[in-house]
This record gives sequence, structure tokens and C-alpha cells, in this order.
Amino acid sequence: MASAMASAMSTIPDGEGMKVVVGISGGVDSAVAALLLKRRGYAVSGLFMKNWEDDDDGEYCSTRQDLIDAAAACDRIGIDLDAVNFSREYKARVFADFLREYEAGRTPNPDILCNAEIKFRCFLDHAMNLGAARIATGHYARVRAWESDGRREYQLLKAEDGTKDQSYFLCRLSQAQLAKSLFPLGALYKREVRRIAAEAGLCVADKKDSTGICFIGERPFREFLMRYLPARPGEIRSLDDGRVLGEHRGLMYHTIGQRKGLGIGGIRERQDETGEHDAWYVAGKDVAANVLYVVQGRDHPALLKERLAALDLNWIAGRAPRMHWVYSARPRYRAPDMPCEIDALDSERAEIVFAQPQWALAPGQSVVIYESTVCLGGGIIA
RNA sequence: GGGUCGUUAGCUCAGCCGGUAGAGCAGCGGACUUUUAAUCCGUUGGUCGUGCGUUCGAGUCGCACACGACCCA
Repeated sequence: MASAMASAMSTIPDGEGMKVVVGISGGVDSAVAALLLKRRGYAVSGLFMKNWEDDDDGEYCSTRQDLIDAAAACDRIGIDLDAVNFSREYKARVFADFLREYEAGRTPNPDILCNAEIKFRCFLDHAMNLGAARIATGHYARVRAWESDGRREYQLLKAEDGTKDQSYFLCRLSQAQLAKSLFPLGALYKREVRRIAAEAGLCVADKKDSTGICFIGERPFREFLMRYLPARPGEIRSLDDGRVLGEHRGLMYHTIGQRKGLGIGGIRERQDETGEHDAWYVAGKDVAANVLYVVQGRDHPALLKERLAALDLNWIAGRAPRMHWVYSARPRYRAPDMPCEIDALDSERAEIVFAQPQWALAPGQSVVIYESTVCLGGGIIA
């Protein structure tokens, strides 16, 4: 499919020898990003980041293999690969916040902070020090530059492949960061990326997508958190009548809308017409009392809210969006963005009202505002 | 003391007139997914309270006992 490649190339500005450092993870996406830039005439070098070393010998550590794959891919592409270690920065600027949030009973999204603080700050600064003009990553997102009042402004756009769009994770970037960033995969579909990789003979063409917290990887979450935060067991109560229904092992192991892990079986009073029992979901937490509140049934009204307050705001354009304008918002990754408007707004707080009630809005998660395909930024759900 | 109803997988329950048990939930596994979840798919569990009896054969009938709930004294 040469056309996929051709159209992908056409969306990348001519490199003209510009020096770019590509963040190489050892997966397909970043490898293809580097490949495309190279073919487009950039002076490309790869940089592998190791930002987590708490359990280098653990069974879930895939960093070694990732580095091997990264080296093999870069060798095939014909670019140099260097490695850096931002573990200290990661702990201080991302992981510390992650733990604080969980302690406070919220559900953070560390990867969003990781992008703002590590990939597009530490990594970017490092690349600039190496003399690069730009950095690039394998994110599925696009950047558009345009002139406004004689000034150049950068917009973050959703990816062409809506199912892989990662603009959500980039919602905390700034103009300065976007100005230096390239996302070569923004116009491609995942299957095209894999095809390009296969045609180029990259060993990672069929490598499974990585999941889990970036740099830390996928692992049993409860056991992982347990290593860093004390588990305090407490009561599980019904939100409707306050009955104690069970015991939780720690509030931090549950998020709003969560079903798994409650261990609540059948309860006499609550059956539907057919006599069947509905599942229980987390509807709230009382951190002070260490009580987990649950409701029965996915459609329970307590799980639906049409309004939320967002704090710790970041607006990519550098200025706030408009009040009472038709936007859409994503209250969690891979949720479709839903029609909404901003109902109250100042420098540190935005009140967002959705056209339809949203299911299980979780404090700590990011809400990201879009105007059509443009990602405007967002904040943390209060 | 008498009576009624109940006792079936971890939980809540279904099993018509007898032919070696099922559903939801929970649990476990997988898919999806660069957060946590959700969702989807698959799946492990039971000497049917105990004993005796009727029957070719009992969770299903009879008797006794145990435990539980309720009612009457």
C-alpha cells in the first residue's frame, strides 16, 4: 500500500536536513515515526528513555527487551540510538504526584503528567541541548501551525485514526512544547503503521502494543500500589441505605464506576423482575471515614452526573476557551467526547456542563475539551 | 409447648407431575487499552442440612433429628 505511505509522507513537512530527535520506545509506533522522518529528509537520531528502575529484575520489567528492539529498529532504519535516564525526574515530577493523588482518594492519570513533564520537557530539553531543532514521538495526534495576528500559533489536533487518538494524553502541553514537536503518525491508521513497519523490515512490526503506565508497564495494580502506599481496610457501604455490605482492602484500590474487586455477591433485597442480581459499582469514597460507597446496577442515578468542576487547568493556546460555547469533552481516555459547555470559568477552575449526564466521572482523571478536532486543553476533575 | 415456612455453588436464589442440578452476582482467565476503570468473551466451584425409609431410581415423596425465620400460646 504505497498510497498510505505517500499520504503519510505528504503530511510531514519537508525535513531539509533539520535535526530531529525521536523518542524511541522499542515499539512499532516510534520506530515508524523515525522511519518516516528519515525518508522525509530529516536528520534523525533516536533516543531511548529509561525512566523507571524500581524493579529492574522483576517479572514485569520489559525494558531490556524494549531497548534491544529499539536498537534493532534503529539499526534497520539507519539512525543512531542513544539512551537517557530520567528516573529521578520521573519520580519527583510524576510518580510523587501519582502517589499523592491516590492517597487523597483520587484516580490520577500519570501518563498525562509524564508527557508534560518528562517526554515534552526533560526529553525535549535534552534534545535541544543535543542541537536538535525538533523532537518527535509515535503519538497518534497532529499539530497544526497557523498565523494569528501575525503570530504563529500551534494547535493540537486529534489523530486521523479516531480509535488510536492520543491527543487526550497530550492535553497538558503548551505552545512552546508543541512548537518543537512532530507527530509523524497523526495521519495514519494503526494498520498502516504496521504495514509500513513490515515493508521496511522492522522487527517490531508485529510487536504487541504496550499498555500500562508509561515506563512502568502493565502489572497487577493492587500489588504495585501496595508497595508504595499503606493499605487501610475499611467498610463498604450501600450509598442508598448505609448498610455495610463488605470490607475493602484500601480506598486507593477503587475508582468511581469500578465493579471488579468489591466481592459483593447477592443481596436479598435487591433483585430485578427476573429475580436476577445486578452488579455493584463504586459510587463514592469518604476518605476521612475510610468508607467506600457502592450502588447496585450500572444505571444507578448516583453514577450519572451532567456537571463537573475541573481544576489545575491547562489551555494549549495559552488562553482560556469561551464560556457557553459548543465544545465537547472527554472525561476519560477513549471515551467519546461529549457535547458540553463551560458554565463558569476563571484561572483555576472551570465548570463544565454536559448535554447528557456522564457515567462515573472520576476525580483525578483529566477532562479534555475539544472544539471539533482541536484539543483545547483541560483540567483535572475535582 | 404447638404450628407454618425455610435449609441447593463464596453470596442471593430457581429447580413443573421423582430419572444423578441451573441463573445472576462474586471469583478466575482472555480480548480491548500507553492511566485507573468500564465493556466484551470465556470459565472454576455443589456427595442439593443430617439420618433412615419408599422406589429400578429422590434435590424432588415419607418419617425423625438439627439449625434458622415467623406465628400462636
